[in-house]
Amino acid sequence: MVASVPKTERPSRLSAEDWALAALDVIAEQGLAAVAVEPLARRLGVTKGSFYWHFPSREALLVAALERWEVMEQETVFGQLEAISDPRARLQSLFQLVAHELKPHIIYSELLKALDHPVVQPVLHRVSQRRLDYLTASFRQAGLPRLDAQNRARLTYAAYVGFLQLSLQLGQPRLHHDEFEAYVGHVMTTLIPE
Amino acid sequence: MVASVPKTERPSRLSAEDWALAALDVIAEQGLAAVAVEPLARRLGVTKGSFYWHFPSREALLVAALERWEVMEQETVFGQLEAISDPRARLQSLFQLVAHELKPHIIYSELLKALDHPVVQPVLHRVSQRRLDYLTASFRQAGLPRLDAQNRARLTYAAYVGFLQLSLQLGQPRLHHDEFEAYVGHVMTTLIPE
DNA sequence: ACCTGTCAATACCAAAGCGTATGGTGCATG
DNA sequence: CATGCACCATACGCTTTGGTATTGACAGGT
Repeated sequence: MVASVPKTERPSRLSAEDWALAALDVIAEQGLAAVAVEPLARRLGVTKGSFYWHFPSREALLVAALERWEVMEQETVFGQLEAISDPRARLQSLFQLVAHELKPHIIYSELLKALDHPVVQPVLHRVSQRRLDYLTASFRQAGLPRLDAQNRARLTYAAYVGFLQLSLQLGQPRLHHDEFEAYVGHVMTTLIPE
Repeated sequence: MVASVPKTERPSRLSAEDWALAALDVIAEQGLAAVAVEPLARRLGVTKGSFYWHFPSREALLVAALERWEVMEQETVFGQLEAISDPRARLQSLFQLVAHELKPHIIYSELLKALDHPVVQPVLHRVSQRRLDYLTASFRQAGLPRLDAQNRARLTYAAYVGFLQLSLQLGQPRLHHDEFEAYVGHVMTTLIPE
């Protein structure tokens, strides 16, 4: 009789990547502060004796997890927009993309809440800066002069971050489908030039 | 030889309000998670024997502190705007107000990061809803139709929240004085109608 | 069959945090 | 001056968490 674990019949051996992915799951579900070694081990059906073979410390796990997330996020968000050449159409697609795929942004929202942590800060700084630069370039291509493009990008990205926090964390807007579509439309006509 | 405490020569006796105010200071400096009983006691030059006389639990302290903050914030933000009757001028004053007095908003920003906590959630829900309603009414008075006013208020408040997180937590814009003024101007001309 | 490297279980320690119990101060009031 | 209350110190128990050390299971190659 094989002793099978209750949950997802683990592959009986774990790798460092399994731990990193599980950490990202926990971050998305309960935030970065909930990434603790022993609860993670229980979640994976092992004990922390396994963890400290793969990682020297909890910090190292966080670094590995955030590293993975950073490359995944870059592919997800930016990969689908290179095909569109018209800047205004690309901005509209970007808005629609982030509006209708909130799930990949949950981790970003959770990491925003954990910016105290020294490991999180540089990662989010890089990611946010890249996105801001992308927005600035797009607004510039859409016809705005340099300073206006910079400020419009700041405003747009702040609106994105704020909407994430308000909707994901606070559950504040709590909009229905039609209301949400109307909001997205309002945002686009207000922020996309011309 | 009198044994004087190192810090601010405490009044030798504390009240519950002293603890609540100290808790708010810690929230502003290090976040809500840093509000722990023993560190707070050390900060005030006493031990936790004092704390558990004034409060039955840490939760009760958080409730009291947030209660105090909620009334203080209401006076600070809304009190100075009742005099202005013209809605567009009032919106401009509101933008200038929150732009140049970031300090009262630090706690709001920190509480946004602690929305997991059940005590924080209802407080921030009330505060955010009040502000959103205020913005909606102002935009409506400024001439926008109802749905546009709602969406514009959502957009404006999301931009406020996002800018708070980006600048206070991430230090991302890191704008100098002139740049910042230009940004505020851009935001006002973009979001205030007409 | 045996050995070695890989992964995991167990036991253990130290620190931090919440909460309790109890005893001890100072200060006003009678 | 004594009494009592408001406030605080001390000591303790409990739990959670990070981290170490030691041992055990199990595979693949020799």
